[in-house]
Amino acid sequence: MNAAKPLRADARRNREALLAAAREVLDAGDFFDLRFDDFAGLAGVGTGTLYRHFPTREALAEAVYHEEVATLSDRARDLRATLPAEEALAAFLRGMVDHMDAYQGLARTLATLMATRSGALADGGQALEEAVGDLVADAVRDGTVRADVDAGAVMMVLHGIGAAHDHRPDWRAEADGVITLLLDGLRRQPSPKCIEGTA
Amino acid sequence: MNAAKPLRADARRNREALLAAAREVLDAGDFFDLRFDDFAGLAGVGTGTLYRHFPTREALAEAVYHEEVATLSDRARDLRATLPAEEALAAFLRGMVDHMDAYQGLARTLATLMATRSGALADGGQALEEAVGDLVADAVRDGTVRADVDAGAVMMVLHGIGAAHDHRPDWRAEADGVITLLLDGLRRQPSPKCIEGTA
DNA sequence: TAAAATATGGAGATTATCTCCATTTGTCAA
DNA sequence: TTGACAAATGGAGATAATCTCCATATTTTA
Repeated sequence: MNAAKPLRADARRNREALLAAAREVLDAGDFFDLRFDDFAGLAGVGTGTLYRHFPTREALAEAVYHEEVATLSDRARDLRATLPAEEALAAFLRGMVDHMDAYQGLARTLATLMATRSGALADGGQALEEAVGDLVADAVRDGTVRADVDAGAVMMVLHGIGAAHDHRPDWRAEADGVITLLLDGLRRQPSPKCIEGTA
Repeated sequence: MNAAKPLRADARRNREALLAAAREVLDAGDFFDLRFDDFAGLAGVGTGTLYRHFPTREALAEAVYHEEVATLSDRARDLRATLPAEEALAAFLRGMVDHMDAYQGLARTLATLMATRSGALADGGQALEEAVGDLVADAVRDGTVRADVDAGAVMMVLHGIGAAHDHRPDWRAEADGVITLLLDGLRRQPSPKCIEGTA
């Protein structure tokens, strides 16, 4: 991914410091209350260094988000390996909501990245989307989930949940409701009628 | 709603000019490429006037969005009056996607307002939510839609679709997919089993 | 260990946002 | 009408955020 240039020792150190500071601020929910330059001070580096490593606020958020997404992608892989496809998908989606609820950082970041024009969500978003795509594909393959809807739709819903985080007082309940709707909507074929309920 | 003070003639004129300019820019998709002060120039008023009428960029977007939402709410009312509840809901949601596709202004604005922290979506959002709430309530009442999921969930999904507008190359197809999923998820009761399908 | 390559900090340039008030415009009562 | 009062205006400049630049410092390499 970033094997371009090996990055000098002090550079890596500073980058880490910046990321650590940003993560803290992000978790505290103050990400937008700070001047961008302040992240430099917080990390004990100069503003030049800040800008060299992360040209924009969004880039910084993206970088923090990256690790978080890696964790979630791993989780998706685990679930895929240990549960029936449909349950894995359900568990993953519910887990996303839990995660956003617990550390609002991710939710907020999703919102930020989405709000930013520019094709953000670059890396992290793609990794997440891939993970979701795999989960859905599994479930389609074993016939528990309809085949006529793209995983992209699921991503869009996830984005919506994240973006709404700070704006809806009853977020948690609504988010759970959305996942329920989504899972029920995904189940079985698009055709109406009725087949013996499996569960 | 805003019967507080009658607003002087020139004030109303300037406000309209500002709104007109903003609408144009919004429709062209340049809303974020402009300095906020530039809206004043575009409307032929001073910056002071701009700030007096719309203290922030978001307030301006909200005001433009307001009329658009009024139109949509009217549409919801019409549909409610002329179609069976479930069809009305479906038609409305599909119509929202059409609308966002045709004039990206609404989609973009939804995204903006959502991105803004502060309890934005103040008026317009509430009106829209009410319209959706009524549509859902009707459908619940006549038994075609499950009763265990709040209309807020539908709003969240709508927000997600709007927010994703600029970020997903295949937006239209995914948005349609989301609506399909949503409608199927909403149909009938949460409990499994099976009741004679009405349609 | 010295030269080359890389990275640093932070002072200021640049750009965007917002405030203030002397002046203009509109309203209303007489 | 008109005069007096209130409401609104515009835009110069204060304030604040973002970003650039480069003389200096650190790391790597040979």
